[in-house]
Amino acid sequence: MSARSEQKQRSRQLILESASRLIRERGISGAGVAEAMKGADLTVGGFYAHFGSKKDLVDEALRRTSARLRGGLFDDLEKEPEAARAGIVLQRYLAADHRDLEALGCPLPAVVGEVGTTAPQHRTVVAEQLQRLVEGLTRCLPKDGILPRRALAIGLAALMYGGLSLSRAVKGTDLSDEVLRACRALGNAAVGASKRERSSRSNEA
Amino acid sequence: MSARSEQKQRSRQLILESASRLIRERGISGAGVAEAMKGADLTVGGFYAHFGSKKDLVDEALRRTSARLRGGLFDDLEKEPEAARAGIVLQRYLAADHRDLEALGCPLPAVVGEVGTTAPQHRTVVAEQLQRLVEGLTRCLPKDGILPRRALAIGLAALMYGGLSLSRAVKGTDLSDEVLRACRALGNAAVGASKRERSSRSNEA
DNA sequence: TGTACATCAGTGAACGCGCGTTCACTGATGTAC
DNA sequence: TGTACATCAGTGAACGCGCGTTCACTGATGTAC
Repeated sequence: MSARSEQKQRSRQLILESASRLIRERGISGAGVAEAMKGADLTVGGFYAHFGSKKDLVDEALRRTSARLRGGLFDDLEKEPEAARAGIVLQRYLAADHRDLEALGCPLPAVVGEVGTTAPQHRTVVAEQLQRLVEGLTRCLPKDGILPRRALAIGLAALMYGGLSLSRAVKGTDLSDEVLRACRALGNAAVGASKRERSSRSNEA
Repeated sequence: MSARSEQKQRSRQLILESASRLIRERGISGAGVAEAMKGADLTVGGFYAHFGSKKDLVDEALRRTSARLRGGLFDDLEKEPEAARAGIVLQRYLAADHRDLEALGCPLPAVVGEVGTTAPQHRTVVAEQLQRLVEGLTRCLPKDGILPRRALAIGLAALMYGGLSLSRAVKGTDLSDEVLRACRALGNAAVGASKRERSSRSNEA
């Protein structure tokens, strides 16, 4: 590969990283093409040599940030006892740090509302990435819950996304930390209570 | 009151209703002042005779739509057995109709993401209204859960908001209905399992 | 190795568009006598 | 009751601004001989 095209690839990566940060901090409509280029030390005009449209940039940034989120969320779980895994994931996602470091975390809080209202063109990517998150969660769950593992995984995904989003929306108020705590507790109760329920049933039998 | 000021009040209400629809359909930044006025059969220029700024309009619309949401959500619950109330609320909120009729439902899915990113000026109103929703939910819960009622109520609020938002974001895919079902199931399990848990504990004692 | 030409990543100004807000104006309603 | 004037809800054009996208251009890199 020529030095020129290597340089181009490097620029492309810088644009993607810059856009990934911006999108998570300001949402899709708040992430301007000019500013994304500036974050990569480039000027607006060159953008269309790298991406066909802003939509393409956003889709690719969402795939990338979602993959990295899953990487962090499900990292190092094999060495933990199966019963503790879901709790660790909840702890990692519904954390004050995750709430406060918007630019580094999950892209869902910044984009889901827009995708539901004014940005339906990103529906497919969001559905794909949500599906993958759910699959990852499913693998963290014990097999003996009251709810089927997939249903519980979907519910936990909604609880995690919803809790983090609400916590950010009311950031600075007492409610903000309270939301994180309550969602972790509800998540743990749902995962844990299922097992206890099963054992209490076998006690009854 | 003069006929003129009565007419002005009527216009104000029409603007608020139009804006309330628009905000829920397109979010804060998607709800333009000009279009909100058009929906009330008025023109842009007259707007500032009714509201000090777009912010004031949005805040008042959010208070109004949140109050109406609570009205519908908690209506007619007294005549239901206490143990069934939370389930009914979950059923009402996490419904396909609620997902599909954006203009009539909960304002949170359309605005929470923006408030967390580019519209922090609406944080106070959102915190207030979320607080009231949580209080309403708390009153629907039995007193004997594993989680304190308030924690469970907050978790359920996050689950409801999160589930509805995700369901809308992936609308049209199979996941969309699945999210609603799974979140209802998780909510019911959390409310119900708590009670069973308590009774299984007393069985053990 | 040196020269002439082609390529193309990136620049910077311009485009059309929609936004929130301002403002001079209109004309029906309200008030004073 | 009638007339003259004041008020003010609503109009419609204009403002400055930021957006995504386009385009003529530049100059360093790559290719052909």
